[in-house]
Amino acid sequence: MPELPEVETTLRGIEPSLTGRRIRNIVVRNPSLRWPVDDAVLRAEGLVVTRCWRRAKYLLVETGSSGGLMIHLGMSGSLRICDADDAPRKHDHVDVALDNGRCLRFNDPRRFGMFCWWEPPAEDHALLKALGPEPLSEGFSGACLHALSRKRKGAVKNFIMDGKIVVGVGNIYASEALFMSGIHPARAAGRVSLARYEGLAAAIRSVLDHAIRRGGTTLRDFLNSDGNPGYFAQELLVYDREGKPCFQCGRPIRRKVIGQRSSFYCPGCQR
DNA sequence: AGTGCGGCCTGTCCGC
DNA sequence: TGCGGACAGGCCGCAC
Repeated sequence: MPELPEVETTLRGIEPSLTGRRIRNIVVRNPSLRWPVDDAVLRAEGLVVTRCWRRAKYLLVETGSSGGLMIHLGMSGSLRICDADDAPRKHDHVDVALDNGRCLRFNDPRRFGMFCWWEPPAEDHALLKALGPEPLSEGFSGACLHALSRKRKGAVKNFIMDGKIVVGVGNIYASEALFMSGIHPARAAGRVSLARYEGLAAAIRSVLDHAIRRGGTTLRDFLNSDGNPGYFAQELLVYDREGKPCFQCGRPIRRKVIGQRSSFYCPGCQR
């Protein structure tokens, strides 16, 4: 379940191996991802990678002015750099073989991920067009959360997980940021004050930034690009801690399904 | 327009 | 010990 920090960590891990290299060929072993991997990805063959970047949880491998490859890790996807002739492991669905014998390999047991070709400008791509601001950018603030939430009756947790509002806040960090800012996850988004949204925005930035510095949080499936699990679940304050004492007040952490997803909160500290 | 939910998947874990 | 079923979760796309 890569969250934004895992995607950012993956980006930083693979970027040095890709930029400047020519793509020799693409091998699709299993095209059955969230959307079928189609032949358009073969357009990358023979092109030089000029830049690797990220928008929300989408990784973009850019090949000059022609466009590039777009990869989403979904729930269980991971990328690693290996030798192109290394024997593929289970669930290694796509290879991007490079001109130096190395290879970017996409693995995804649950196949919720995505691998496609994009045409410039990337920001006009259907999947990127409607996205809200990056949480670590200037364009994100408590004021914008407050402004966008007026009259919204849905739970604030669903609101901050909506990619049209702000990208990259997944289920784990949504619970964490709401705990850090003392807001009950089920509270109506429109009934959170500006001051509390300022606190929430700061908490979102803080929790994501911290996780990126730590190299990404993960629970089960994430492997960083070196193939090593990064496992920092012990640092989580509320997520997956049902029944355990709140670090702040000692009351048991509760679990509640909100928007079909498990949410964890402290009934004493969050209102 | 905002909101809720189905569906896509497999590995893991739990209870019998 | 083996087996089946529930569960996990990102996010699109549809229905209301």
